[in-house]
Amino acid sequence: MDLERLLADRLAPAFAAVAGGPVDPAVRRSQHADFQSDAALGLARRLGRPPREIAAEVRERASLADVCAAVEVSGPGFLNLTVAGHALGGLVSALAADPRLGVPVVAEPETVVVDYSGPNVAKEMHVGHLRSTVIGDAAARTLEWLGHRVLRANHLGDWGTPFGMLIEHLLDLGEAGAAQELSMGDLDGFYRAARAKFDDDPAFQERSRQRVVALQGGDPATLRLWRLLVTQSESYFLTVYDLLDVTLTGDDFRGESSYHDQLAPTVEELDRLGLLRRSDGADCVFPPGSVGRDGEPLPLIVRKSDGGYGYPATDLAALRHRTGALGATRLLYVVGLPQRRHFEMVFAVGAQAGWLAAPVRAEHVGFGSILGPDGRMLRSRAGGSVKLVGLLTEAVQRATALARERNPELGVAEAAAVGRAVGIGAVLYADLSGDRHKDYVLDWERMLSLDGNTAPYLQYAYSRVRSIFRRAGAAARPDAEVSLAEPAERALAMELVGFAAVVEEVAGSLEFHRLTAYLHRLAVAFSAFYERCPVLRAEGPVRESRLVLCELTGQVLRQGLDLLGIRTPERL
RNA sequence: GCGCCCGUAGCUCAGCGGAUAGAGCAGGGGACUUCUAAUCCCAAGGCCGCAGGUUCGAAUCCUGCCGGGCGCACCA
Repeated sequence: MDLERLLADRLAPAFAAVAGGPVDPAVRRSQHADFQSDAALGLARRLGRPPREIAAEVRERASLADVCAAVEVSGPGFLNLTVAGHALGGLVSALAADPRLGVPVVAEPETVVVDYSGPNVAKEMHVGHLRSTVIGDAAARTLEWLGHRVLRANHLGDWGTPFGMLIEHLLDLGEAGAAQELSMGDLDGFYRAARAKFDDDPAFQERSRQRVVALQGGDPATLRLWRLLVTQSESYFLTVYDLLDVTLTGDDFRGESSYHDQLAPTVEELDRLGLLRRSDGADCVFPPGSVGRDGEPLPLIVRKSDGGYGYPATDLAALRHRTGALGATRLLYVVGLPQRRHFEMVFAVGAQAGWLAAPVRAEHVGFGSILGPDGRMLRSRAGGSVKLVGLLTEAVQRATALARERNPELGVAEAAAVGRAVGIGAVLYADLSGDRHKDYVLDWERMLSLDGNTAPYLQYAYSRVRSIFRRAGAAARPDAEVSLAEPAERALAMELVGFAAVVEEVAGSLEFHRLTAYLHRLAVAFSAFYERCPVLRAEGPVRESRLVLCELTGQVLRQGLDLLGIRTPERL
């Protein structure tokens, strides 16, 4: 049971009695006590009574004796609540006995499609892909742990006009040579070379155009070459996902091409519903609420004037498929904020068409752009893009060197494993620990930093927990009574019981920086506890109690970091 | 022109209507015969972009400015 809710439940009847109607007790954490209730302040005017008097009466009426050690009226009319040590200890004991650490499986599981990562075939993954991949994976992991049915959708850019030139370039290189280049992960080189030829050589340009026609016409030979490109890229992406500890697998590739045969039926249905309008030769839907530069309604172009389908059609077909055939009730699109308007329009059209009707909802889980040092968007054309594997490799190297330096006892293999967990963790954490809506300037040092509010700090706290148990030679006794005499023990316990509320909040908002902030607070509380409260040198019930606190801290850190896709080595 | 996102310590960022605005980094001062010092403790650091408004109370909600970024019909 969440402490905040427990206190609110106890205060609510007292407030209701005093106010003569239901009142939200407005309980929250406090600097002046464990919790405070602010509701008396707001009631003062309505009741025509001084807020302190209201607070005092609520204090008299509320049954808090078994939960609170002190309830005081403070300041202009706050009710300061100090939780009783035994009550807090009891809650900690209950958590220790719960494999889910107080976080229940949802009563009504949903089918959730998480659309994320979505790199482009035959193009290198750069730091810009990091955000979608990392945030999306955290969302998938978190919702899955809560008991939802999560369908990961890797919406690969595997279709469209660029494939004409890519296939022609592949033919120029020869299949064997091209395959080798692609399998080595030099996708940028491949793409740039094709692009350069396309820009400079009119003959190549013409071949490419014809190749696109052949591809879209389903020419078997062309399709075979196209598939070669796709599978080579896919296997490369999987190596990056593996390095990142991302849970996407080969089964999750749902490229744009996979909706190819649903495009025409989707557009036909829009037509049947009377939503289609011809404009400048293109078939469009004009969803309400979107206006363009000229103040005129903005169309979502579902079929271009040349008869081809663009990505709006693909997104609509995917949406229709996901809510229809897949039966999803929640759709997440983990895509950069610049595409916000596009998704607004797609969702609006989906609603008009009836594919998106309550309780089914779609959310654009947008995130800020990564900017260059000049404060402008990092663009691959400008040569400013940073290859993702380069960043990851650097992170692992740095962390491995640090692991060797800090802990010479580690063998070569373990140092490598630690370096990987710490280095990758640092990169993931750097991306997840800030408000995802904000742009940020690509800061190599920041992403690779192993100091401060970073994953390594949390991993270190975890490794300290494990170290205690290695030396203790025994696990914590789950039935041991938890006593909280020391302030540091109390502070730690207070954080531990807050895990469930944070996870539930994050499952809704998908603001993972709230989870990282929580885990950091927990690790700080544990570090202070570790400094001041000896565990192994304590005896009897104190030792038993502290072992429970350690065990629970370790479990929450591990589970919390796991939801973010970050590893927790046994020792650093 | 319209729309969206963002302006908080020197730097990177928390703070989703409440008391004296909090962390980390950098810089200053302390703590290793100790369960790993990848740690801890102390001090210092602020016209919360600006101006109005709502409210008993605003960094937080509303409006208008200023500054930065992004987007606004057949590329994805």
